[in-house]
Amino acid sequence: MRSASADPTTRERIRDAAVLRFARDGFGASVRSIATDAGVSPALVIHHFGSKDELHAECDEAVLAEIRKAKNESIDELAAGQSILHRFAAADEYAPMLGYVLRSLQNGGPVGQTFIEQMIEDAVGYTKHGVEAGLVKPSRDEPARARYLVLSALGMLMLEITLRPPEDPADLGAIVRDFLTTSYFPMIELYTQGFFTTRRMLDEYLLYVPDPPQDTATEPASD
Amino acid sequence: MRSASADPTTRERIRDAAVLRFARDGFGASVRSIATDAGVSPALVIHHFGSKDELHAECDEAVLAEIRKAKNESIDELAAGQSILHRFAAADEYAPMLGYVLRSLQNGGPVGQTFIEQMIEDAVGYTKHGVEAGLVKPSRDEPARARYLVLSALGMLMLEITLRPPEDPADLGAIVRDFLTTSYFPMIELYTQGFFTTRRMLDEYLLYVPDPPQDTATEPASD
DNA sequence: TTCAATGCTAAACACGTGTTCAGTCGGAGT
DNA sequence: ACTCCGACTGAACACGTGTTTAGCATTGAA
Repeated sequence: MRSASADPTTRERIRDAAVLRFARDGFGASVRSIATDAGVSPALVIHHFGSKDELHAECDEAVLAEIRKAKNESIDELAAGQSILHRFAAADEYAPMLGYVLRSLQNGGPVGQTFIEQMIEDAVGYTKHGVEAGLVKPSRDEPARARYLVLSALGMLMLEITLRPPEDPADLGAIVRDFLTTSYFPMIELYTQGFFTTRRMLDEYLLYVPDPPQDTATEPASD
Repeated sequence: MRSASADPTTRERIRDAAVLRFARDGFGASVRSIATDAGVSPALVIHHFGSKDELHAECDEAVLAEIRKAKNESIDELAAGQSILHRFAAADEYAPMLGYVLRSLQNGGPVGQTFIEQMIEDAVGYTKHGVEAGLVKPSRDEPARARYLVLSALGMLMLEITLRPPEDPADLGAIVRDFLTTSYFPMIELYTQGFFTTRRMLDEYLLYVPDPPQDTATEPASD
């Protein structure tokens, strides 16, 4: 996306315009609208990228590269347990990328896939740290828990944005920040005190299904 | 949808075909494909419904009506704390409806909206019962919790299905059942034992934000 | 029998889409 | 000066879309 140089290639300008339009309008956005945004003829878009699908693919790559870069640039914060989502929501410059990722999540595209996989991977690391530091309770199935936490958070965000889409997509950062703050309390409460008063449900499940997949199932003492 | 009579009107046949196609292919499904499914000419679809948008609207109504019916028919089970989701996943006959709802969730349509609102409303009732029965811990903000639980569960399901769409949409029931069972363990574990070992995060939040919106904030004794 | 209405269709229309084609412009290389 | 080549465009093409139109049957009423 926005390349470092102040005078980007026409090709880059087209790609950036495409990322933005895809983020705003979804991947159904027309080549013509992208061309107009880039101040260029539709034919030139095809001339440079061959087809709309290839343009889409290059946008995917560009966004993934940008994500990698953003993660590397903020390793410190991320190590502190903040998810990449907070990082993206923090600065409005990430709004297009964030929108693009959410669209890709919504359409089952590869960007969404790998984004989720990465977040799950990260979450496994965070919880591991948390457990070792004694801040987080161990789980009988850490990967399953990490997956559950990521999918529920991301899915919830997606739902929220789909149901109440931002009028101006530039506000996406603000909306995500809003989401993070309003969902923060019920989440923290649930994470802290749980939901049930009894262990009945869990015990019944453990009785019924002897043990979840033996991944990291080191059978931790039940607190 | 599948009307009670064994010999449905052509109009109903078209509507049912539309619900199915919309569920399978999303609301971008062409009038022609729907017409073919119903064994009818595209012109007849317009003749009966006026336009594709009106057809869409009538499908929405039909699905919402079906949902209401299904809920009324299974009040007993629902009172037991099972969500409507379990009910729909239980019988494959609900697969089209389920698919339609998920599509509507994905596209921010009115069906998705009201479906979610209803589920939240129900969840408030369930948790209230649970709290009174001593099975569920009270929350400082019950509506926020109910909303959180519903949105996270539904969003997660949506993500899952979007990322790994069923080959044969008729299997949707099976897939949802699968989802419910695999996500059951981490959910129950989280709900039972929580996530954090300390109350620090929650206490810090409560210190920072004196009190969440005074809805049902009856300031329950912190267990 | 005649008339009107209804269910229905084949064909076309208007439009938006991705893409192609022929050709113009401008600058670098020889 | 000449050529070549890439960036770039306007116009068109092929196609898929929702919708319209004209007309065909069939049915029930007058």
